[in-house]
Amino acid sequence: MSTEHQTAMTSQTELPTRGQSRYGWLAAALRTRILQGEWVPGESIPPEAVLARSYGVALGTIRQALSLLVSEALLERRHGKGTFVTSGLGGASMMRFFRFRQSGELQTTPESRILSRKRRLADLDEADALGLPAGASVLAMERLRSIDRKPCLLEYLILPLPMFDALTESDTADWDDLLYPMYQRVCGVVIHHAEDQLSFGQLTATQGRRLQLDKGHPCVQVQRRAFDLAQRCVELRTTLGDAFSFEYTAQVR
Amino acid sequence: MSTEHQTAMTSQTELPTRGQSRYGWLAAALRTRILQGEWVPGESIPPEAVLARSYGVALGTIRQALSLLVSEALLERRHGKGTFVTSGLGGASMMRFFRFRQSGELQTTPESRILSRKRRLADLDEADALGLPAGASVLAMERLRSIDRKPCLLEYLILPLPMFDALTESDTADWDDLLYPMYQRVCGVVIHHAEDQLSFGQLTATQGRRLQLDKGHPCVQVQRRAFDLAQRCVELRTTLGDAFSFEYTAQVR
DNA sequence: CAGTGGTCTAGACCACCGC
DNA sequence: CGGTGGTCTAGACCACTGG
Repeated sequence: MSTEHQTAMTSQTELPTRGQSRYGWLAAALRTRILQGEWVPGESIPPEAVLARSYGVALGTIRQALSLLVSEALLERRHGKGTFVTSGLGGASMMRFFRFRQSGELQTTPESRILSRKRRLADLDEADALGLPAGASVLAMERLRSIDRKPCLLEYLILPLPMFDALTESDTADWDDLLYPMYQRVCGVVIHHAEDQLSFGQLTATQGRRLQLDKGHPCVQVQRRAFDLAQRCVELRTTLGDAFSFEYTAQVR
Repeated sequence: MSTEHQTAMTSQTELPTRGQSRYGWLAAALRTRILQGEWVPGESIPPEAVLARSYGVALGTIRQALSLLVSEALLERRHGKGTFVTSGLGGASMMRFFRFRQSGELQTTPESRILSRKRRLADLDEADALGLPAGASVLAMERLRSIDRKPCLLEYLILPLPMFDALTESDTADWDDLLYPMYQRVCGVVIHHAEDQLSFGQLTATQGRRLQLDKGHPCVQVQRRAFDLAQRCVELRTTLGDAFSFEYTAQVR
């Protein structure tokens, strides 16, 4: 850990006199330090005044750099407390796409059960999406999510190995209902953002059985690619749910 | 502090010494002037230096106020040219929700045809959504959108009167394929943003006929509420399209 | 070229937080 | 209380746009 007061810029690549703005350069420098793990997710980075002094720039300039990283969701500011490295997505719940009626009132996290888990070779699409070499191994899982004991979502997950090795052996009955916080705790992987692609389809007989619906029942399919802080895709997920429970709101700006 | 010689030249309401920040107050003042039409959408407001002098604040402060309005999409900055009042949404195309195969390659704007148009009283939901008094009049229309002569989207539109009076008489065959720019040109209404609510359903016999699909065919329904610069809801729209053509990408941050 | 927004500085003071 | 980020100032100079 170290608060070595090296005169920061010395070993650095030089401040930019051309091309990029100074705060852009500073943002890049800080981004690198964050991705290299110099500061742990959830912890604070040095105060603005310290950074400004160590880089030899004015306060306003370092603040502009930090603002960039905040808008990238790499940092969060807390007035009076400090500037913190993001701890990533919490639930990123699929529930935002569906409205399942519950006995209770408000949205709760569905219970989660792993139906199957096996190690296998990635197919071409998976390897491509995950940026893996041909013939790489992945962990493939099937997961059922339920509310009040009633199945509502069926998921297929693909995780790259060895990054998620820690999940290949542990008892799935002990797993959390939310995966992303568990990824971080168990594997040190922070999910920073994700991209969901929605489409419409119909359940196969097997899928119908899992969800207690008929074969051919209309369903909404959500194909998610989730990324870590370094923008690497580290999870593929396909989620199926009853189309008649689908309800999603999008803003147009 | 504030040995400051405040006093913005005009009859403004006093600079805030309480509660709000200076730039927040300035943003509100400018927002009001924009909504009152002091500057026309698409035109530029006075330069930052002029605004700063006229309000008796530093450049950085006025810039912070302008940044707020930019983030609200009320203003757009253009380096070297000026700061402009937004001209609102252009297409806001429903095509972002659907993938219809076309003879050509790229996304073009579908041709548009008005199937019916009539003036009637708003029902309770409509009046509520549009902020109209009970018994107010609206313009109700049915609209079919096609690509390469093939119907793909069926829309039901509700517009408040007398705001859209200018659309009650003109020949619908002369209308543009994009409504929002026409709203602005013909009625002076700028569409600033919208909220789309997606759900799943099945076509009625009549809807199926319009879209050349079977009764009961799966469809995606988009219910849109569109707002003007003053955040008033000024259009209700329900769009139906083939569920098998549905494809939408959402970002999770 | 003159006029615009964009970057940067070196300060000052304010508002919030936790001890 | 000391330490943090947030606001604000009054300048200087840079970079882009258009005539």
